[in-house]
Amino acid sequence: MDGPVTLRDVARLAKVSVSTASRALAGGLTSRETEQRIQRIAAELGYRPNILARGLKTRSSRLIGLVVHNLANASFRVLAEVAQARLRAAGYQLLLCITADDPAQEEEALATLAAQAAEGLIICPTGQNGPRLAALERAGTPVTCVIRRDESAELETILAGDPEGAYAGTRHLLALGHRRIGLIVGRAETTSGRERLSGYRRALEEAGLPFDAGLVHAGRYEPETGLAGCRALLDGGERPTALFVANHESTLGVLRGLAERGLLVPEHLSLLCYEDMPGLAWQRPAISVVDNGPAALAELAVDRLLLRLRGEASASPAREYRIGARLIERQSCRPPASRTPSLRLPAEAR
Amino acid sequence: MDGPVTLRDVARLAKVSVSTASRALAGGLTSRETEQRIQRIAAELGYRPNILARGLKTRSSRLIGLVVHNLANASFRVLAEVAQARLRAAGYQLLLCITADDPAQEEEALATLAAQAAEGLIICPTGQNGPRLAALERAGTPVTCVIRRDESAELETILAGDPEGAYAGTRHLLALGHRRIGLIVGRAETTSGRERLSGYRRALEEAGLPFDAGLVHAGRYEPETGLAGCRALLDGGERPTALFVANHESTLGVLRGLAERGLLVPEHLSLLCYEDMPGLAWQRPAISVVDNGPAALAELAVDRLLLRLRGEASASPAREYRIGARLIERQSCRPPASRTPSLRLPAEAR
DNA sequence: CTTGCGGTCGCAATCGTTTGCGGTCCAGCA
DNA sequence: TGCTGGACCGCAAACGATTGCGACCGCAAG
Repeated sequence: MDGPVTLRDVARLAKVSVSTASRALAGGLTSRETEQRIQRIAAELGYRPNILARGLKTRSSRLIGLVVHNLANASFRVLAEVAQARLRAAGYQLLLCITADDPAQEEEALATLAAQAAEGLIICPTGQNGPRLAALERAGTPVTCVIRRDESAELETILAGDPEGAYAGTRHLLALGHRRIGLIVGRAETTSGRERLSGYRRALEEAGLPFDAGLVHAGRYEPETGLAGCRALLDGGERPTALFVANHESTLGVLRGLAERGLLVPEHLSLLCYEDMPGLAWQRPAISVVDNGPAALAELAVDRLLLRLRGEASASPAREYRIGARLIERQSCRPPASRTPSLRLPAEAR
Repeated sequence: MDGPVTLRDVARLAKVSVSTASRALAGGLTSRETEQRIQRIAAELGYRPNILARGLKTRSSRLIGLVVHNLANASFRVLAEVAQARLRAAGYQLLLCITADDPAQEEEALATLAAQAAEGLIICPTGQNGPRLAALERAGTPVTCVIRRDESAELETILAGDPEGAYAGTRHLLALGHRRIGLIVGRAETTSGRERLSGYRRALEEAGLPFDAGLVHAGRYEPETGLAGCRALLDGGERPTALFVANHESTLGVLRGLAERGLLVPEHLSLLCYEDMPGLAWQRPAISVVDNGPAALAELAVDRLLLRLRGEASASPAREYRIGARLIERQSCRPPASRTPSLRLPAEAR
């Protein structure tokens, strides 16, 4: 009983060679009876193959890297939870790397993941290490990007349905009669920031409303942005009747900003947020959101990765997928209090 | 340029044997000049040692398992983030396992971690797999438990300062003049649930106040518990003047419960929570909390684990550590509105 | 000149597993 | 009985690194 039991031990006890034992455990390569006998013995001994030795030989580590910016963001958190569960069920383990959206940290993470012989990668890229990711992909390590696109490389990518989501959200507010809709959004460097802004603009255009840059406040994904956005958007001249907050980090700041100004939701101002998280449903009033579906996104990312790991994916490279967003109406939006007549919207376009 | 560059490639280019190359890279085992020359060549080639091969020989995988119940809880989330950063800096990678507080999933996670030859473990145990953890420890894999104690095994454990934290929190409310303090707390099966309750009781006893079981509502770590707690504690006869909510999941439910009843914090009711999280500071009013210091807890867990991995830890087995909790006063607590005179508290005891 | 010694380096074994290749054995058929 | 073929199984070589041991070299001391 010294250390873990190896294949040699199993073979010795079964009075066969190591290779036979190996084949018996693999299955189908020996006679029925020896196969069953050896499997029984292995089970009795509690044999567990040494993954390092196997990996050395077969160049497989059963390790998948997950590279995200943080775990505070609900989308990343859900991604990690779902990916972990699904991959474990498929016999893989998850190596967690956190980059803080910093290209240098991302590069280091990629290097160590390569050294660890990770077999696949799910990553929300910073956008600065595209070549490196492409190299991994060429070297046979499937890489699936999520949430953000890396413009500098052609990689399979799974994005949220941000243009449609922001469009649907804006449209919802328009349909309620709002005409001045403030937007607090992520910066244009990010895929989501750009796309959510574009969805907002498209909905406005369709409704025949002019785009007013003074109604848009862009900033980082943090509560302070929401607070600053409140100041910029609410303390000016003509105040918007609705606020569309396009990420949940900023939402916290907005809630405080509104409270500080004594503004009630939805009586004085309608509030719609992007990205659902537990806190929002529990607010009073419960905040309506555009749910970007992080769980579905994670599921698809894992599905695609597993398919490619098994070599079953179609040869078509670098497809891009979208996860549909959907509006969850709760209690934070209602028609504006003012005399503005309800807007007649044109039929939905695509 | 086929596949990754191995030690052989380096050695060949440097015109030395593989063993010399290995020693040169390890450092201090060859002459100064060859050492530098080979290290230069290795760098130029972009050599990265194959961790699997190294691990096979040295029985080290540079992998640390992190086993937690989920990532939604702020303490677990911070634990994961901090552990990831610290361990990566120390040359380790983090294998993430999520158990949902389910002993069966925990057991499976432990089995796969053992197979992956994880070198160490940071785990928040369910309490049902103590023997297995002890076996790992005996087999030379250091195990550090966090947040919860596993009663069925003697393991190094790092706990939050829950008895003191709950004591300090309750005392704070008492000092403000509250006498009827409602407590919403985790169930007694959990270390933290038990200990926070005990801290609360001790503070009450010291103040000479009777313990009233009708003021305590215990439940799972989820928002619904807070909502139910509101119903149980606020809709009864004599209403408490302060609420101490001993976990942040329940806090969400409490906030809604208070809003539904039209109760203002802190005007009608003081509110104190346990475990800080971003949302609480951004509430209006900002919620006072007892911060259980998850970052410090994670730091210590990593420190202890690294020490033991390097074999530098003292031989004394199964020490238990506590992370001091501290009160963060924000704006959700004030003296009760009623005529209750301020309470003269006895000097703080331990 | 020989011997001893410290400093370098190469040989080869080793970690545990997989796998190509060849050998053995037996059944079946002529 | 002899031959063929297929089913099983064992030998040994990998995978890429680490490491004990011994060979070799040069230099100083005897």
